[in-house]
Amino acid sequence: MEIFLKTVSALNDETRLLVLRFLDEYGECCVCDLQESLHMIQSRLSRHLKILKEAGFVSVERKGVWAHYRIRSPLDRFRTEALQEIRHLAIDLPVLKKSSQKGSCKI
Amino acid sequence: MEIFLKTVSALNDETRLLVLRFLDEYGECCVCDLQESLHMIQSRLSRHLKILKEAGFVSVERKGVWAHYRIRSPLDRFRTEALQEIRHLAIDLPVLKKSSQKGSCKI
DNA sequence: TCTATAAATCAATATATCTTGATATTTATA
DNA sequence: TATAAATATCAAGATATATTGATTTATAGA
Repeated sequence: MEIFLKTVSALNDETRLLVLRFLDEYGECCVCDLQESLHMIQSRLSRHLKILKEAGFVSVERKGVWAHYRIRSPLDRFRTEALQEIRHLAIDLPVLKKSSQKGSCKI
Repeated sequence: MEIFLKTVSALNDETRLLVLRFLDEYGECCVCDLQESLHMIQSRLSRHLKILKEAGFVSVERKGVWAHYRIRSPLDRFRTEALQEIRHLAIDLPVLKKSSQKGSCKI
């Protein structure tokens, strides 16, 4: 019960749906790239990534100072279906801005 | 986006999961049966049924003074998967109490 | 039309969640 | 070890959602 509620609770926020959709579209991203691309302040993004992680939607890998987030794989059936739904939402997806292109945050 | 958020938002509440599971198990019920069986006051139950209805999970049919709720059929893919998940949750399902057995609310 | 019952809605309060800015932690490097 | 950059966490206020009791609406029958 708790896990299911955590899962749907994670889906119940426009910001997190955008983050999920973005990671789904562009693949692994570090937090600073997400910050820049999605125009979110750091604490806000960090919070939502934590919620998505604890709900089993994303995984993190530390690479030096950077934290790289990606859609977790494999996803179970329900989360896969959820992601599939999110793919079809009318989300205005921002372009990916790589901080790496400005000299920092090289993946 | 709005519809998806409404859908997951409806799932994001322990009370509504119980109601869904209950209707899934016992089939069509009128509000007073749900009230008695689930030990919920009327306004609370009514509110949650409305949310479930507007999220596409249940349908209502008025029969005289009684409103009969049931799991909507057919459900789309995502809602079907959600219901499937709910079936496997560790929910302590109360027994169905038919008010009809006490002379009122005959289905 | 009056009354009673079932259900829906409303208003007030309580609880949870989101956002922001400030602070703390982690890691790499001088 | 001192500093800087990336990320995580915390505290406070704002917003949303849930619960309850009171009120309203809808329907059936006297």
